[in-house]
Amino acid sequence: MYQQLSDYLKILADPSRLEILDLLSCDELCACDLLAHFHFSQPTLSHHMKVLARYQLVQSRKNGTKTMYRLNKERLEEITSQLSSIGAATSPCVCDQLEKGTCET
Amino acid sequence: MYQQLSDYLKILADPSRLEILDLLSCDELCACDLLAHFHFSQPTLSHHMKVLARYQLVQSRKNGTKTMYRLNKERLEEITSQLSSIGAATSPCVCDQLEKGTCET
DNA sequence: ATTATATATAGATTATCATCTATATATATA
DNA sequence: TATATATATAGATGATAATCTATATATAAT
Repeated sequence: MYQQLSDYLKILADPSRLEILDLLSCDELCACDLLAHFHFSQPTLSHHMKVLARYQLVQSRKNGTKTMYRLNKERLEEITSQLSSIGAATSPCVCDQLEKGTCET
Repeated sequence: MYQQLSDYLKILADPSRLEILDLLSCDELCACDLLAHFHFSQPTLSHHMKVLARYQLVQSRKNGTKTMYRLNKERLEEITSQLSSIGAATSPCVCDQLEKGTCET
């Protein structure tokens, strides 16, 4: 569970990928439009999009030679919601399983 | 801006650190109580706590030989809030700066 | 059919980081 | 003061990942 959330956060923990998602928050865009916005190479963008798609943060469709990408807002919300719950004292807290004072309080 | 959020997410993108924060969401705990819950070494915990403290995700105070840690919920909420805004079509979206159709639509 | 455009894949490189062992420091107790 | 407990630091190592160049693939247009 922590592993899974951590995996998602790893995907998001890259400034370029965050910016890609932000760009897609307005509109569906093709890879070439995204590429024009950045300074890295085309294979690098392709790699980022593959990673984002594998974790379903974006969805893609083919349109001629172009690949159109759109943000999967639900998935992003899912992640932020899980992250919020980490800080909440309720539910997924494992404090009860924790034996406090083992090192003497 | 994306760089800064990405830095925070990098800190959170570790299952052990997520679990540490979750443990601290209930209560203030000392390092030794936390350590008892994990399988990694004491220096590894010390390293994690240092990282979390550097980014102000936890706050620490000395109590005798012990170091007590507590979760900084405000900081965590700040991060989740920033992450949410990535998916929002409004405000910090850079779509306007993006010249669409440079690769011909 | 050939050429141009858009994207994907392969393989290499460099940097970062989670973890370890060994050791140091600091406090409390006997 | 000597010893035990709690934590921190130093340095090394192995794994992961962001990026690159070179190349392949697939579609559109001439």
